[in-house]
Amino acid sequence: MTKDMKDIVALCKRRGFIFPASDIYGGLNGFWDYGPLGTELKNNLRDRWWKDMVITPPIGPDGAPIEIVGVDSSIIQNPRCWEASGHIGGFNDPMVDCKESKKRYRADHVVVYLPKDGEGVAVSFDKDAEDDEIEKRLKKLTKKTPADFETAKLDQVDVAKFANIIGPDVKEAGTLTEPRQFNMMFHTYVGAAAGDENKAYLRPETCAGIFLNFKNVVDSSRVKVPFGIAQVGKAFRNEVTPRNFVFRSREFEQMELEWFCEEEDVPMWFDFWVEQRTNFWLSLGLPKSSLHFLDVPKDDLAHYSSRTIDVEYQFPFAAPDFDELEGIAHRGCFDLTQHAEFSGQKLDYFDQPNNRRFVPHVIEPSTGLTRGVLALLCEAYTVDENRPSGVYMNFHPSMAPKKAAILPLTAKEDHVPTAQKLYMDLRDEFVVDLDIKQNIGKRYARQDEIGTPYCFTIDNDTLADGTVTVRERNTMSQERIHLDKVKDFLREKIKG
RNA sequence: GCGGGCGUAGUUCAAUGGUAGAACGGCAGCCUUCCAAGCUGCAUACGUGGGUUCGAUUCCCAUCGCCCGCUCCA
Repeated sequence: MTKDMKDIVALCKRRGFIFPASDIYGGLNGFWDYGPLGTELKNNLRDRWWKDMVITPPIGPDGAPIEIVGVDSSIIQNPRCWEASGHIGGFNDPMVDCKESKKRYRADHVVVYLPKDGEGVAVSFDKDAEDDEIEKRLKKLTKKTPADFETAKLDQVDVAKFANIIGPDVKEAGTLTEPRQFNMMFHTYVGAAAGDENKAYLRPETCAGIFLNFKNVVDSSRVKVPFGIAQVGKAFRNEVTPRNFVFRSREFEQMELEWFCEEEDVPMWFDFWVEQRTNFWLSLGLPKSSLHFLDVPKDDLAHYSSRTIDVEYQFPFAAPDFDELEGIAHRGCFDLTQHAEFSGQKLDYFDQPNNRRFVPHVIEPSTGLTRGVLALLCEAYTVDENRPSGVYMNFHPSMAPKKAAILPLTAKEDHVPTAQKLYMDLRDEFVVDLDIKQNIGKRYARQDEIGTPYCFTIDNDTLADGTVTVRERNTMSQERIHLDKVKDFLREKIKG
């Protein structure tokens, strides 16, 4: 039985994991709200990441625990920051639409052949067009040869000439629209007066806030290279096409680590982090067979990166392909160098024992928290026609929004007070549900659908001998354990 | 942003130019000693705004949203 996104989205809404943002107003494209269970799930994933990074970071290759500290930086920073990072200069790609072919092109990806003598039409091509293909098409459309033309990228061509240009996929001139700017960054204005002088941006990624605080952290927290700075937070991108539920949304959450090390140690740490991050996802229940590692081809690398490995997950909407869950990028010393230049501040690191200064290189494991939540949801969704609910959420117990439900077998007699007592006892340590209403099968089914791994049922035997039934979600099997053992049982099962 | 499809209870669906039904779910109650049983009752929908019409959920337009393809994805 294949997993269908429609069913997963419906369950998420039905049970309170994820709702469309502004639902009562008809929603807003690219924005989602997390409901009671979705928030628990997201917090679980976030807390686990934070614990693994900052509280109990991994043991390094030399056998000693590595050092990572956390920050929580502002979403809005000085706009100069985005000039330094390349987001303002590099990501304002002008786009051109063709009214005839209905295609859209990046203006700098279209090459225009302009007649040298200024007579006749100009012809445009995709930048990857083959030479013989160009020659053939030029001959057909203009009866001239490539030598009769000079070339320019479309973004360099005066808009006034567009009427005379034949688009890459059509036969007549004048179908290209004027270039439109596509800025992926949301902007806003700081202060009461809205004007260009106080224009600011919502961060398109959280990592900049880490680099901006590099000096502050080094000066204030006694860290020594190699070390890491971690951050979890919201980021915003004005995606052209938000798609696939929360996979590509315009407001999302990232969990990013910037690992600062010496250049010569980069290969070692790169491998280290790929392994660490892989183990992270495996330990949360994503099977190896659903993960894929993509060594990003050089042409596709971001402007700052010399190597990136994407950890991809087989989301249902991508299957049989995979889509990016996490990127582990070698960012070199690009960011610190850029920010040092734009800010005029020294952002190098002084290695006191060796008496030398250098700009650390950076390995960045960067993952989407909200994408991680989606992966957990998709992985957990399990169709099972042999159970009343027809479906259950097979969350790893450590990720499950509710760790257990306490169910008095009947709403009468003495089952309820005993259940209430157990509930009060457990809720100090675990997120648990107490459900008294309706028959037991209905309640088991309800817990299955929200992925609660264990149900503790109180019956007459509980009153007699102090044991409860533990009902296990995946197998629906039951065993009896003593009330005194319930906490230890849960602790043991939930351990990550 | 373009092209195509779609929009009816929480979910999944049905019907209709004369203002809508079901199933499941939810809630309340009865019943129940372990998997949505049974019984009773209750609540909840034509995405939004215009237009045509005596009358629109139905036809038209716009808008918002969802799905597919293109484009984009730091």
